[in-house]
Amino acid sequence: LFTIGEFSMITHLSVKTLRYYHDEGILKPDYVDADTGYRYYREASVDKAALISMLRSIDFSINEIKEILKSCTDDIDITVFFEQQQDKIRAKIDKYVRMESIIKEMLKTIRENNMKYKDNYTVEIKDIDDIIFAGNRFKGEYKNVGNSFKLAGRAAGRFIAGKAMSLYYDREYREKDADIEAGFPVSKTISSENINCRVLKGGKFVTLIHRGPYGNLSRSYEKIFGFINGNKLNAGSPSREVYLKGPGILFRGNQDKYLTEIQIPVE
Amino acid sequence: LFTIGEFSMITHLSVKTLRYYHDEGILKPDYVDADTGYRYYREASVDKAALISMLRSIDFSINEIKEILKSCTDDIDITVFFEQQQDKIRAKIDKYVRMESIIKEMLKTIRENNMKYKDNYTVEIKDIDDIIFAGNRFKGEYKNVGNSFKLAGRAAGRFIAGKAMSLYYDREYREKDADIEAGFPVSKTISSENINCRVLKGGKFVTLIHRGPYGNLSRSYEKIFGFINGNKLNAGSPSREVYLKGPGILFRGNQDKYLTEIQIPVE
DNA sequence: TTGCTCCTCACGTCACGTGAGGTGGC
DNA sequence: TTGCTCCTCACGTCACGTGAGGTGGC
Repeated sequence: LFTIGEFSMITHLSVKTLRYYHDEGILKPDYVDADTGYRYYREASVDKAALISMLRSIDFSINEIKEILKSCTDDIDITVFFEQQQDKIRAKIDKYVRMESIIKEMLKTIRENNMKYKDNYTVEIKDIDDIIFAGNRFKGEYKNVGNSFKLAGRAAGRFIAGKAMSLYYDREYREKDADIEAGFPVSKTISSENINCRVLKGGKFVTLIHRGPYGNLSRSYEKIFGFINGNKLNAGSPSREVYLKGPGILFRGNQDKYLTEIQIPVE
Repeated sequence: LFTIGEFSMITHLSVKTLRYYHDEGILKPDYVDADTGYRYYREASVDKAALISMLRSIDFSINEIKEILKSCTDDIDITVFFEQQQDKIRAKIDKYVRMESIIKEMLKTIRENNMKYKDNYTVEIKDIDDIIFAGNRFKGEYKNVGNSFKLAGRAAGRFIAGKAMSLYYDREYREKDADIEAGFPVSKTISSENINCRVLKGGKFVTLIHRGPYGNLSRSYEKIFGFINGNKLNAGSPSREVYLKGPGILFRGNQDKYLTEIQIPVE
């Protein structure tokens, strides 16, 4: 006969676990001293302990093990339990595989949205290519731009091929009744109600990356128009704002880190 | 403002869950009526609820979510948490994949060990092929055969290519000092201490499948020797017992279902 | 006598679900 | 008045692990 400590060493089951299995009735000691309450186990019980360990290792619950011990006398009896368990485990694998791919996708989009712009944020003259653009145009206050992005985003869906941007058709700043179009570059022409999708002509633009909250954009506009006037260029229309980095998909983020590229067409 | 019931509908989180998230401090209502204790939520909280749901769906604990909400302000901040979570989830996938293959292996061996013998268990004359056999030979009582099987099994390992069997070199039944060899057919010749591995010649055998406990084998021996004598055949040596189905790898099984094939060589 | 092993409670875990018992507004 | 929603406890879950406090044999 082995004491519980010895039996624990042999079976690699903790003493606590053995006592628990006793309470649950799935692995009773072969003898219990009436005076001291000490538990003693026979060598023959090692096999049963190994069986229980094995069943636990393939995720059977204690109650399931009770059932198995009650209803199985022959190896072949357990196959039906094994098959059910196999289904459960496959379901878990599927579940975790799906989680993994969700995380992977999220990491990918977050990283794509956070490509670093290490420039020094100075005024530049750039040649910008033609792009296909799907936008929703409205007249109103700038703060209502959110709805237009929502409409355009829903229409463009998986064809979105670049950062959100908006076009400003007014040549001057307007608090109300501003003429704004908000949308996304897309990989192919789409057609949808309220959405105007067409090629936006590229060409020569004066650009500046603005860092910080949108409320401070006017300072960057001052700077860029100062450059245009200083260099005797003619500003065209519409001007663009490309939201290189704004609020994230999970967190609003720090507004001081927002990056917005202002693009003003010139001849 | 939404009541908890309305907010529950919108967010697909149960009322109980919302109360729990309030207790845990990860999603506080935007207003709590001091008199009634009623919770009210603003629409802006829907996003936060969605974020929490998403994090729960990829198996973050409430405490981890607390940490994330505390330390993340920008999407990029969460990537380190996601990477850690990815590792954990991959570990779980590995774990369950391993479980699945254990179950699969067990099912396979159990099924192989339980191939049905639907014969009527009558005496037959068979031609048996040559096999490679690895056995441990000893003199003693039959009940000590277990140790020989253990030695042979350990030596043969993954080369075991058939059911356990034993050879009886005595031409008569002996209680003590019986000359027995116990072992396994193997797929290639192996060499190991105490193990004799060689080709066992096949040929013509009189066979009978015995059903039931080993203690009743003598009845089947009577029957098979009756046949041999009745047909004026000459019994050779050694005779064989093939343990088609004995105790299982998990359960001892019902002895009444044990199947043992007796094979006696004849000219 | 000191350690070691053994014993029996009792409590904690994790993210809620399930009642029980009660209240206030429509 | 009746339903419905809302509230706050309190308890259960699952397989043990972690003490606390105590005993008997070497």
